[in-house]
Amino acid sequence: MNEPSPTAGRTRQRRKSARPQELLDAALGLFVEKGLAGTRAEDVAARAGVSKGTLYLYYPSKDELFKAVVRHHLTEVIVVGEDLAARHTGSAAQLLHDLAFTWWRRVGDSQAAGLLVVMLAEAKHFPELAQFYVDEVVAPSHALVAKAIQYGIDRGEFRQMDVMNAVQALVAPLQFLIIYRESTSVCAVSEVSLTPEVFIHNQIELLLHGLNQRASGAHAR
Amino acid sequence: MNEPSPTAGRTRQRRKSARPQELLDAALGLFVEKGLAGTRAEDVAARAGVSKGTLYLYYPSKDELFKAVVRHHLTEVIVVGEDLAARHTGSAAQLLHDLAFTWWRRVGDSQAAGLLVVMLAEAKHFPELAQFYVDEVVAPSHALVAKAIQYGIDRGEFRQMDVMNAVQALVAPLQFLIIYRESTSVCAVSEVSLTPEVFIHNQIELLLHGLNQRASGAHAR
Amino acid sequence: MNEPSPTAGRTRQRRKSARPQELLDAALGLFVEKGLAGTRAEDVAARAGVSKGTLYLYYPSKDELFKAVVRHHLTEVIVVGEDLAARHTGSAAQLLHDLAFTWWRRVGDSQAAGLLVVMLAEAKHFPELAQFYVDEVVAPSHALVAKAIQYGIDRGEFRQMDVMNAVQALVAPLQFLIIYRESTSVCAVSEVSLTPEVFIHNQIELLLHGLNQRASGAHAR
Amino acid sequence: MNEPSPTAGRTRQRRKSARPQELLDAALGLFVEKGLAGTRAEDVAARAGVSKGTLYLYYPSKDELFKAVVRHHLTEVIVVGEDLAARHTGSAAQLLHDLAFTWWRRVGDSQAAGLLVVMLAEAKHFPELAQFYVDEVVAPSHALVAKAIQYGIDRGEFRQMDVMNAVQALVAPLQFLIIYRESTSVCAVSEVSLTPEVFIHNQIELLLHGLNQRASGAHAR
DNA sequence: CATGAATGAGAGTTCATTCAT
DNA sequence: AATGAATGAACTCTCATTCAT
Repeated sequence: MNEPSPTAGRTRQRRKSARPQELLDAALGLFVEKGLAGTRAEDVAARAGVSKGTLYLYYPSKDELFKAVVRHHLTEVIVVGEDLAARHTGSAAQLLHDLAFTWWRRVGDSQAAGLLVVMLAEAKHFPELAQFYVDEVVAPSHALVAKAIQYGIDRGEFRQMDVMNAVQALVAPLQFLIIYRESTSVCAVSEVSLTPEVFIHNQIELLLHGLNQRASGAHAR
Repeated sequence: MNEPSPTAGRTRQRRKSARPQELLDAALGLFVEKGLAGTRAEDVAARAGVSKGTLYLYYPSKDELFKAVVRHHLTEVIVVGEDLAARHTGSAAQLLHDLAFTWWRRVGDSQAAGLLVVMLAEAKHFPELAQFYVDEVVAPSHALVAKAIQYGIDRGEFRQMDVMNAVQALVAPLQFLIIYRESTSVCAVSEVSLTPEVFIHNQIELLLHGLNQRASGAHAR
Repeated sequence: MNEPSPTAGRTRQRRKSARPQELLDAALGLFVEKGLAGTRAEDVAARAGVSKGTLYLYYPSKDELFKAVVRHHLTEVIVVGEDLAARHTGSAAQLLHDLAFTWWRRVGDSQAAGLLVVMLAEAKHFPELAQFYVDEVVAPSHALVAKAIQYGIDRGEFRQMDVMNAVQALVAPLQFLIIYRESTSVCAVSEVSLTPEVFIHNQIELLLHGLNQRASGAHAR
Repeated sequence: MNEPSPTAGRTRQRRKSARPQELLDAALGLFVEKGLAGTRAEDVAARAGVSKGTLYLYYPSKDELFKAVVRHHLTEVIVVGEDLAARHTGSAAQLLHDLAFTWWRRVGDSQAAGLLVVMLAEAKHFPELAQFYVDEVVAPSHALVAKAIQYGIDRGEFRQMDVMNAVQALVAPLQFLIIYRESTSVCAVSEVSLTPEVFIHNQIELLLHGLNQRASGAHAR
């Protein structure tokens, strides 16, 4: 009676090895769109094209799913950075540039950037997750940048300075850039479209030239 | 029809006029600590020392309670700023300073600053609230700063510039400062204690002197 | 500073003796409009122009309030009928006519008629009230009509018949008429406006003439 | 995040296909017994032998559940009637008889009859539901009867008459019969057991013969 | 491995009733 | 007598998680 749909079998036995990745992608999208509390397990499963039960086959809870997303999208790029640093020879400035560029391409300029905002948002309500995030992401990435700066100091390229403060100063603008972009709705009125380039340019321009009339060749965009 | 509880009304009090303020205070604390979704109506009531039902006597829903908190803590200070601007005579620089200082004392340096992070966090899940926030807080405060800058331009104190971009550039660091402080846990490893003064100092220092050995007025990054 | 409003004192000390009546009127209106469960104690108080607490000063619960409404509007007219019957001399037909006419003017054609529908609708959910209604209204009124019929039989005016069945047969159409009028919304499509006269006329017409072409005194149903 | 109950899933069953019907049956019973507002979702679930959550798996709200009950028990029989009418050949009188008989067996003489009373009770508090009922039940059923009468007129079997009035006249007694039976408690003292047959007989007998002595072969049972 | 029906604790909201003033 | 602030039980609906198939 029922002819089996020609695509039925095919869909079902998709490579099982792809499942975790598909779930992670679906979860990333939803966590970024709706936040941690706002994402329903069923929606993740649906977006990944599997049933609710299957999700729990791979990740034992929503928390663990979120951790897996963080590991996949934020921790792994740190490992890449550590490799980069380990193999690096040459100027510390170049290393810092490479690290930032790599991070920007893989995280800052991707959907994963939204995870920063999610953590910002929900850290207080899920302290255990916040701790996990600090241990897995914040501490290692800060350590990595610190090492690069220390390397610059050690080789006489950079002046003496408080390393951790320098790390903050380097990292903070990138974070803020992302937060800003992810939350235009509540940070800026809609008419102003903020692109990263314009934003950075404005910040620097203003700090250098100030608002004053006498500012030499100034034009804040 | 509904049997009343036999233990009802033990510690009933009559403080109607104080109630709204008490509830607002309790709500601010909890919203900042636990977010919008994470705050239970009953907890707000309990912290204010009243029962769940009493909360609903004053605010018809959790959303309205939140709006009231925003109005009380964020909108009112804008009105103060508008008064300030209306009465101001003298330099635009002084006006901007006064506005920033007033805001910092009343919002930035108070518990209410946490509301910025809450909005950042939950804007996506409560679009109506996000719109309310933009209408009641973002747009008016930007307009206020814009007016101050325009005043500076008009009186020849400031150079010509795109006003809205300048607003962003002025407001952004304050926002970031707050976000940073409210979320140290997920932005920085705990050993580094970030004070506003140190943070601002570091930012400027680095932008002016850069990381380079020959701090020859260059700007790195 | 505050001049006392000239009407304030007057409003407050309205004759206290009028309170119960005002509450009863307000309650009747709301019970009929919104049903028993659908009427809120506060609304009754508000419509009567007093505070919630005052309502409970006069009636200890919503149930008792409803009972008072029933007593006032349905029981009292029965007492009037009993007086009528006690004083009646003459034909039983005339007595029945007087009873029906009195009832119709005082109940059937007034807002109180809605109470029948309320009882019909909610009797199951408030068994104690149903019992009260039977004891206070149904039984006495049926007894009254029964006595009138029995009187007719006894004096040879009416034929022998089962008295209680006759009571039903007399009472039912009146009830139905009321139900119909009170519930047009769910009994008839709106285009048909049903007036009691038209309704009765139609019923009889149809019963006498039937649907048949040859209206030969046949009685179709 | 939500700790699952440790005792969960003891007696879980898998009967998806049967569930809607079981829930509908349970809901019909409770709605008829306790009314719409008086029926708790949890009780419906319990009577169907499932948990609260399961009910919401099948019906998204109590309102929708009620609508489904109405559709299942009242609308479907109208469809049956429409089929009957479409296929009918022969006298209009026979068609009306068939329609009435079908309806009586499937609705009037079943638990579903109680829904009429429920609608009577709650139409005022749930206007949307009242509209739904009129659209889904009252209007179609009246249209169906109207068509049958018109058919009789067209084929010369019935005399000219106002069709909608005739519909009312036919439908009203059936409605009243049901209301009466469902609410014996508040319509009649309990000793009188009212059967439909007796009720109808009494009505007709009385209308035909009246109460008068001269009525020929009368016997109002 | 995969499914999805089932569970039940928990959250927001309403309202009859109480009682200090 | 009158007020109206306060109470808390009850009710609807959600969703993370389980487990029989």
